[in-house]
Amino acid sequence: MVKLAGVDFSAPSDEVGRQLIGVTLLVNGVGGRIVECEAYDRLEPASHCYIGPTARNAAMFGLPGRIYVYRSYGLHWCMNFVCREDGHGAGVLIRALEPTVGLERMRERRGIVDLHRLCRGPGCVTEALGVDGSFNGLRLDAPPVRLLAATGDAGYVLQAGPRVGISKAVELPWRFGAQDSRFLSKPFPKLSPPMKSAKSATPSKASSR
DNA sequence: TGTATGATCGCCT
DNA sequence: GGCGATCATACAG
Repeated sequence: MVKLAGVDFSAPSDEVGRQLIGVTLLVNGVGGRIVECEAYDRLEPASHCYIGPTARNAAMFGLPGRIYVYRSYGLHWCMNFVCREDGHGAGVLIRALEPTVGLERMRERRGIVDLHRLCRGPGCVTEALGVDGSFNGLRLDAPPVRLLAATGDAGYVLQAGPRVGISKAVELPWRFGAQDSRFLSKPFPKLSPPMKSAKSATPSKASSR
């Protein structure tokens, strides 16, 4: 059992994802509250782990409570927290923070002043916190990284929905967030309508990309 | 050695 | 809502 800041990182990633909302992440004393994240697991095809261990995803098959960082679209860094025991291959992608500490430092790094856009999106989070490939494999409970437990009266409602930007396993509601937070990378879909698929009604071209 | 493909972002219309 | 930037990774040849 690997428990940090009240989160059990040896649990399955979707469970860890729920627990992470409200937790504060700091890197070199700069960061904020996690308001959005996504779970990934070796057993579902949207995960980097689905293909098995490789040089890139090795950290995800390593110890829980560590960081897995990868380059996305050749441009951005994305940060995951590794979950599960026994090198199962699972993690939680950090998608958005509510900035609380080191605002000016983050504004410098991002080159913008708008608080709501500082850490909105996985690539923005890493840029604002100064996280890059050298953070791959680092512990979450040792400098320069710090995790602070969520406070009891956080005042948010946990919400789940489909993950963003993936083409496989889209049915899994493994995106988690603080409902109606103004710091989300995008709003969660409305619940009630059974998500009509206006696009797929026209099977003209099955796969364009 | 060559090629297809993104767990994205920000600017464009 | 569309699209280009830009490159590590994986895999086929």
